[in-house]
Amino acid sequence: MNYSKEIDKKWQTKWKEQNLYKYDPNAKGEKFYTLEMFSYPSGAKLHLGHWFNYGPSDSYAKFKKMQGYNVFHPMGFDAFGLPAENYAIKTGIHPEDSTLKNIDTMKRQLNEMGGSYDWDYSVETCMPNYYKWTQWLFVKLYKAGLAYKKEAPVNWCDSCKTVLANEQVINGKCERCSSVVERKKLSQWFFKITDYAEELLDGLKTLDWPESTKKVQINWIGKSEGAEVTFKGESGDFEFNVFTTRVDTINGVTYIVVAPESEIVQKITTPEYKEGVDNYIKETAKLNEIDRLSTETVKTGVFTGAYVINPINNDKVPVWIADYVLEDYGTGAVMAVPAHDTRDYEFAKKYNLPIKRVIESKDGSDSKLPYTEKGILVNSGKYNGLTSEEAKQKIVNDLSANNNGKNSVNYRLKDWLVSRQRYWGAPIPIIYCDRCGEVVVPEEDLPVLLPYNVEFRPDGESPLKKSEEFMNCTCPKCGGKAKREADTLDTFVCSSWYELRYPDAKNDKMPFDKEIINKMAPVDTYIGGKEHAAMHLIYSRFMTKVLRDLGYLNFDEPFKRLVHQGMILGPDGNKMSKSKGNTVSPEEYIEKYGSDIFRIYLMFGFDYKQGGPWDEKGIEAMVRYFTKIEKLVETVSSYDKKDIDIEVTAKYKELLRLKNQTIKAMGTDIDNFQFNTAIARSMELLNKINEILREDDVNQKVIYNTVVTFIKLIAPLAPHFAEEEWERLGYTTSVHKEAWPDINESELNGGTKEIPVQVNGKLKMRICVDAGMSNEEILKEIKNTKEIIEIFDTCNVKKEIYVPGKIYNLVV
RNA sequence: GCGGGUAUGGCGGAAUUGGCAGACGCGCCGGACUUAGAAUCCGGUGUCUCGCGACGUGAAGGUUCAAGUCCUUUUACCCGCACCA
Repeated sequence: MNYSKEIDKKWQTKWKEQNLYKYDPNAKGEKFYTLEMFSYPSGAKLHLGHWFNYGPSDSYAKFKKMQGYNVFHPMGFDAFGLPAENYAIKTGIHPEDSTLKNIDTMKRQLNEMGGSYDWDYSVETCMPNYYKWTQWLFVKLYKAGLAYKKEAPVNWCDSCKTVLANEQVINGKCERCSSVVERKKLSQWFFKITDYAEELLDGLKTLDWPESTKKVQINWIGKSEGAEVTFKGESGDFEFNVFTTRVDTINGVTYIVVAPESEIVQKITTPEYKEGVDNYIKETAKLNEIDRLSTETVKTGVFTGAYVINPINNDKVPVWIADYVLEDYGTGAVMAVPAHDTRDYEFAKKYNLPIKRVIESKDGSDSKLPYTEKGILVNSGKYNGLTSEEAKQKIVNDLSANNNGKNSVNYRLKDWLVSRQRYWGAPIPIIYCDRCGEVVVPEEDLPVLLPYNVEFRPDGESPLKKSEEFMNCTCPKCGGKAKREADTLDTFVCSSWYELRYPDAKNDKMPFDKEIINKMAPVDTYIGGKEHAAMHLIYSRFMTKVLRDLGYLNFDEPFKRLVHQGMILGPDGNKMSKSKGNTVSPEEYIEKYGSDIFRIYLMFGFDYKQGGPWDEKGIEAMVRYFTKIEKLVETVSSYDKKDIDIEVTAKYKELLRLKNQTIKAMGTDIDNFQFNTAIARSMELLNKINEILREDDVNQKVIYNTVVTFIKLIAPLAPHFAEEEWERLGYTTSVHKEAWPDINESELNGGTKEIPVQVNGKLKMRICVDAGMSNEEILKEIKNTKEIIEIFDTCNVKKEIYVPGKIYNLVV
């Protein structure tokens, strides 16, 4: 193999000189915005995961360009965040210094990969020219009433000294350091994503996304339709609502449960039960997430002393508090129907509360309690005999007639907590003035700069609080002394709009020009890991919808099509990690083989959407593949291309047919991110060419042209290598400016094809027919075959099946 | 518990709407070249069988002329959510 990393360098230099990857918004061709999730510049170098994400995606972008699109394929860095800060705490190196250095290295390596990025359209979220607009976004949300502050129990990681989003808590533990997460009350900023719950759910229908990812989002949003029912205190001195999806079971309510944290509790608890209730509240507050999990099956609770009246049957039922009811879902209170709910059943058994059956199965069989299916109502007065569905409707009607209830929808989705008690993030643009209170920073004063010299070692306080220079400011309203908000924004805020910044990345007057973004967006193909299914991908959708409603965008969804790449595991089949010692570094391979060998092996050796354990054995196969191509180019470069009118024999018709099939199939394969099969097909074509070359009557013109096409086909997959071979074929312009080869229909239909013939569903023979023949002609040809006539003569043919152009089957 | 995914040779993996199972590659076996090896090239390679042929896509059943693909039941592993009323 001649190809090596030196060839990579040669072309990288030339491409740079030629400005090959300069993006021109006015170039011809339909716009095509293809984007990979930008990366976090944590380590100093690109790891295998980066390569697997970005290499094939870049090939895809190059392919789309060959197809004639004006491809926009930017790259940037999600540069704020915990790891840089943790690294700084450990080493003393300032996050800004390490991050900027990492970005430089990664940019260089992405260029060395042969990536088609125009760095003039790039974002680095930690730079003031970017986070100014992240803050602007906050201001806009604030003014629209979509950002608010609230005291809330949050997930606190005592090791990282920070609040975690629900999504960052894995099984009650911190996603980064795995220490146990505690509950703590802090005043926090929230974005009102719940306002968009219904639209976020609805919009999924329009998206070309993997179904599994849509399901994750549907689950995350967690829409649940039911009813709200009002229960009044027995003496009418208080009332509260419960949410239920099974209002048909309301006659089976034997008690009510309220979340311990709920405000209602204080109002309703009777003096004699106060002590027990207070103790219980204190106990549960102490429980952290882990304890709550471990007590999963053991439910606890106490009686409040209060009774309420069931609005449907006037039963008097006790009110309990128990920690299996969550404060922040529904109304924080539930009607307990132990006969028809597993949790209520367990609880009732434990505390000897009555169990009243009100639903029977439809087939009347003697079903066991708790019976959680729908069925026929019993013990329910006038509702007896109705089905669950009928009863639901009737009961809600009756309730609402008396103002005691109504249909209601609940979502599991919670508002997005965006405050972080951390240094390395965008400061929240809020000022607290003694006189004016909470004041949002005026847009013209943005950005609120993140100071460089700050003590960011964690002690439970926000690091910015310790910077006088940062904290002290004047109130924009009254000019008096004021303090800044010391918290920074969740980095998911930074990444919730970056795709909108790329097309107009240098605009210093606004986050993006409306006209430019509306032309360029949405992203046509978005590529990234499925670990972002719930967070990033929901936040971005939310932000797009908010900006649309504020009049900045005229589209509803940021990412039209979504593709998830798989993950390359360590050779042992486990996730790569330094602690397991199973990491694989791309560098040694690139050093040894060159970047195209590595890139194409990643594409050929793994299913892009699936990934798999790393195995380097196949890499040598790629060397063989390249060597064969080099030899072939060597052979044909001496050919007489002017050699015009040679008869194209059957063998060559076959070759031309295969060539066109390959063009077609590789196109659809690359479009579907099936690089492995695309490359396999190119190998088939290569093998066919070589097979013909072994014989002696070479049609130089046909072979030469086929090789030219072949190099074009592999150009997006092996950019440096193809460029080199293209030059060796005598071309002086870049192969990356070539168009994807057209399909020649007559060549595609030339040559012959085989029709399988089955008897009783078993393959018996294949009949060779002219590929250009009509389906009827083929059938005629088949029936004229000696063997088929023989079968008809000797056997009793019961049935004859002919799938036009595909298969012929006889049942005898 | 709920939701989703995966299962095909010794291995990685292919198989439009049901239509030739195992493409392509690795590995292995044989041959050529070589003093020898490496490299390269050629041929073979699902299982059983000398062969004819039979069997074969996690397991069991079903639909069909025809099933890796559709239906029912089931097993193993992986991922997401998880007291959501």
